Amino acid sequence: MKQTPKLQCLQDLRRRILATEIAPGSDLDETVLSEAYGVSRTPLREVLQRLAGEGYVELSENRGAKVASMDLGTLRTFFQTAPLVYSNVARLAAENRSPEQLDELKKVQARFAAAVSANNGGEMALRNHRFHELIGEMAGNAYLTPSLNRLLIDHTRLGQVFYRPASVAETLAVRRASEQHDAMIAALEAGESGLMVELTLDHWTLSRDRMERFVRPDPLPIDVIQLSEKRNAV
Amino acid sequence: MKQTPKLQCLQDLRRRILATEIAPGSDLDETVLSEAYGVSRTPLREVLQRLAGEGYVELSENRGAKVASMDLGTLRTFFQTAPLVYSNVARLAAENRSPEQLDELKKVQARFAAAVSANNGGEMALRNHRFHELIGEMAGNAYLTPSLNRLLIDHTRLGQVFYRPASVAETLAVRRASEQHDAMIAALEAGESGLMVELTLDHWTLSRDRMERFVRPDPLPIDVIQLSEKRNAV
DNA sequence: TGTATGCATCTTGCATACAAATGAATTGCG
DNA sequence: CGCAATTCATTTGTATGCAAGATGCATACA
Repeated sequence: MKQTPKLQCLQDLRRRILATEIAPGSDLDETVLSEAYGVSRTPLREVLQRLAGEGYVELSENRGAKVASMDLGTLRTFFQTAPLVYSNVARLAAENRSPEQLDELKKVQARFAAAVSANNGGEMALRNHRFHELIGEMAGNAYLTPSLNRLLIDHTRLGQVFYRPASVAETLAVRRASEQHDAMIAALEAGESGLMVELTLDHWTLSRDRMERFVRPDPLPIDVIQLSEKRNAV
Repeated sequence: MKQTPKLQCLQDLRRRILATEIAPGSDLDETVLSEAYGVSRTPLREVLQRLAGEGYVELSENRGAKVASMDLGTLRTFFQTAPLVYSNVARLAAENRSPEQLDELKKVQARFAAAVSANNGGEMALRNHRFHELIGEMAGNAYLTPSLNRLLIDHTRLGQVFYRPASVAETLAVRRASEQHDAMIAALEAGESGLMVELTLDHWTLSRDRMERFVRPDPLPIDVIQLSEKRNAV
């Protein structure tokens, strides 16, 4: 596998978009990027076209590329669609996975677990992304895969916000997610599609609840003085 | 809407692939195509990249583009996935369609009906394609749309085989399909998502049965002499 | 006769130069 | 002073020429 600068550019842009290192909605300047990656504008444009096809960026005529945005409509659609696609892909993956794919999945999960131990948020998000991308590959369904991958892009980008475990509860949730990954590997290996679907929905619920709690946290105390008096009154 | 040669090239290639005018698996020569459409190779390559993103063609490194193939695995996956995506898109379309979209859908259906009357198979297939593509747009789900459109590409290409009503039964089936379109428009207009899903599944069943009957026709008579004797024995 | 290797040809990939389009600032006019 | 039109700078789109890789054939050898 030779590392042509074009391929590196493609992969690096994907990574940076997933990591929200480049923010959703940002404009991408062809000249700047082509100089940064040491390729001419022609291959760079091809990279952008490809990223557009994968759902990472959006192109508009005569106005260049920008990173796919995540507005409210997108979010609503995301929460509406994810369980449907995830669960169906899960079932197919359990039915069609190859031993080689399972091996790779285990490797990725090991790296994910390592990132969890190291408490490295960005790394966790990217390994998790690859984990679920691989399950998509296992499903071997050329029609569902593009949907899944688009969902995963936004899922990972959303995750960048909360895959930075500040509180103890968050840390526990991440560990739980990692355990679910292990269980999913076992289900895939055994070809138990029903169990795999169940685990996948649990996994989704965990992730969704964390997002929800991030978006809608416990409200701040309304009357600070009263609270402070209460404390002093002990 | 200006008709730049590049856009025309894109649309014409889409049409020709859907019409199986260019067969699945065919190699596409950049030089030949660029000369044919009067554009240089650079924009032509961008067109191919885009078509690859949409699922019309497949690109491979240093070996150019070829029309997306339709092997047995693809077909199996197609029949497995279509009802899931179609029905879910149908539900969303009934919930989200705009009046403008409904107007356009009616126009397309009028043209489809006209093609049915004229017994113009190719035209029927393309109008039908656009009809269902529009329902996808109505759904307004950026995650499911790519799946739907990929399914539709293969559905239309499969249809090219049997959208040429040879027998009376086929002609009736096409009329029936057209009536179902009308019913779907009514359901969409009324926002009756449940009904829309039902109609969509009926529509799918009709189409699937026709494909099945084409692939697995009544077997030829095994013993011709015996049959002929039977007939004479009357 | 079957297989391997080197060469010729053709196709794809990339870079650069140029053309067209967009957006912003400036200038002219009401 | 405000609005509008025009010009200029920046950015995107296209063409062409050249380089690199792949395919097929011919020739030589086992």
